[in-house]
Amino acid sequence: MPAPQPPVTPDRPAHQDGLPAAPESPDSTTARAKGRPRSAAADRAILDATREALAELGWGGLTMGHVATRAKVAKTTLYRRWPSKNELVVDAVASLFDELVMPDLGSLRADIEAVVSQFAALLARPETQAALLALFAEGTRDPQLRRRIREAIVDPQKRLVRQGRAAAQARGELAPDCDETAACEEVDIIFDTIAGTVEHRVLVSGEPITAEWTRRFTTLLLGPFPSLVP
Amino acid sequence: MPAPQPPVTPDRPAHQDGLPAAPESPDSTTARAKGRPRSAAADRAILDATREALAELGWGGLTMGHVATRAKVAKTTLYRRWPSKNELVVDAVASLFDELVMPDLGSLRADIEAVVSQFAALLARPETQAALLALFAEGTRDPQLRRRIREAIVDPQKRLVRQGRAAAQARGELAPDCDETAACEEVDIIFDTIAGTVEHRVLVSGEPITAEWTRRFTTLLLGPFPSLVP
DNA sequence: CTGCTTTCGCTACGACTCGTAGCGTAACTG
DNA sequence: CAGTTACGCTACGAGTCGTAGCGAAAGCAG
Repeated sequence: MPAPQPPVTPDRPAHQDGLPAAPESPDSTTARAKGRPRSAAADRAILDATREALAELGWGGLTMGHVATRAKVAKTTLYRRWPSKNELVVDAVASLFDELVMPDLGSLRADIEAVVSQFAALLARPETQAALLALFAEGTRDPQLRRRIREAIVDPQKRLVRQGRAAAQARGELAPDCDETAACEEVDIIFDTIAGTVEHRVLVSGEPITAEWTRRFTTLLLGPFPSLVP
Repeated sequence: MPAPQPPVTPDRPAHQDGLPAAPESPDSTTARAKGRPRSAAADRAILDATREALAELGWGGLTMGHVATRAKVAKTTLYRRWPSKNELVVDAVASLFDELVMPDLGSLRADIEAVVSQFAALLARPETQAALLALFAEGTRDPQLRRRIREAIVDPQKRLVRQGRAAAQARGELAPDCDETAACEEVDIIFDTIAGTVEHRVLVSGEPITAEWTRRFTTLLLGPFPSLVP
């Protein structure tokens, strides 16, 4: 790989933000493009092809040429939208994490177990397995990529922890926050623990997440609150 | 990358085990080689060059050609010893984890905090950062590589958890094991939690491991044993 | 010392990927 | 209609990969 070029885009100022802005909302505030609009169908085809190729070939086998061929798109079209494989995969994988939701099942334990199960199911998918750790690895070298990963993938999950906490506080299971920053740090620590542990179990140890394991792990998480451990 | 070739080695039956067997124990059970012995100095030079290049260029920038040049060794010599970049990096990085030790400071809390600090320091090093997640990522696709990673890197750390548990049981802080398999599963879950959480904090969230964070995290781990939380 | 065996460094090779440039054409706007 | 932009296609130089072939060097048995 050559040096990480500054995000120069020959055709357009590049999307630079989250998902590529598909020109489908004509009355949006975005300046109406003048020439031929970018094909939204091509965007979808590219992202789908990326996910499929990721599941089949893995991160190392994924090639911009492959994606272009599979999406029935010229390689140059690919590079007009995404400057590198990393950014492409972030966008292709980010949407997979949208399926994670906080259920509010009536107890903190049940909520945690449900989220862990959802996350485990997501990590069991081949596309996710092939992409997630490789993206994280690239992120350790490229701060800008890490920022994109945080915004597109990590932070949306942190929201789940906050929702679960809030629900538990509304139920009276948890004491309401006294210090704002302390609450923030607690959210961070809980999040890193859940995400890191499940990822390590599935992707590194390579062992499945069973209901029994989820029960034990949740018990560990609830340790500081013995009243919630039946 | 082409298909993951079976480990064919043209010159010798390949090392196939842990570290390359340096021919330094003449009365070992290994059949005494007849021809010119492999240079042990070359092995050390290659592994050192790999760690240096890893710290400078990262995983993606690491090239077999670079390593060979930096180690003042022909590229063919590299391929005679390690069939691919993955295996090379496993051996180059594995020794870094030897510095992790279980201190036995007199209390379970102190022991845990010490190990977490050591692990955090290890993860702060550029070689480790560049290699660990990338290796894990490749391991999700190549079961054989995953086995090598487990044997060379992951399992030695699991030993720390067992030692810490044993010490705490000897001190009377923890109840002795009743069920063998349950104890094993508990070791697994503790290990995945510590390793996964610290890795996620450092490598994904990209935030440092402070003494305060370590204290909070240890408190979370000790949650099920409130008597140990001062 | 002389053969035998194995590794060494070196060069070269075909296959592949990368990211870019140039071109003519297609699509949409005013 | 003209103007603007995206599109598909082809081609390119640079770089990496893993292997093959060669002569030379290093160790060991006789």
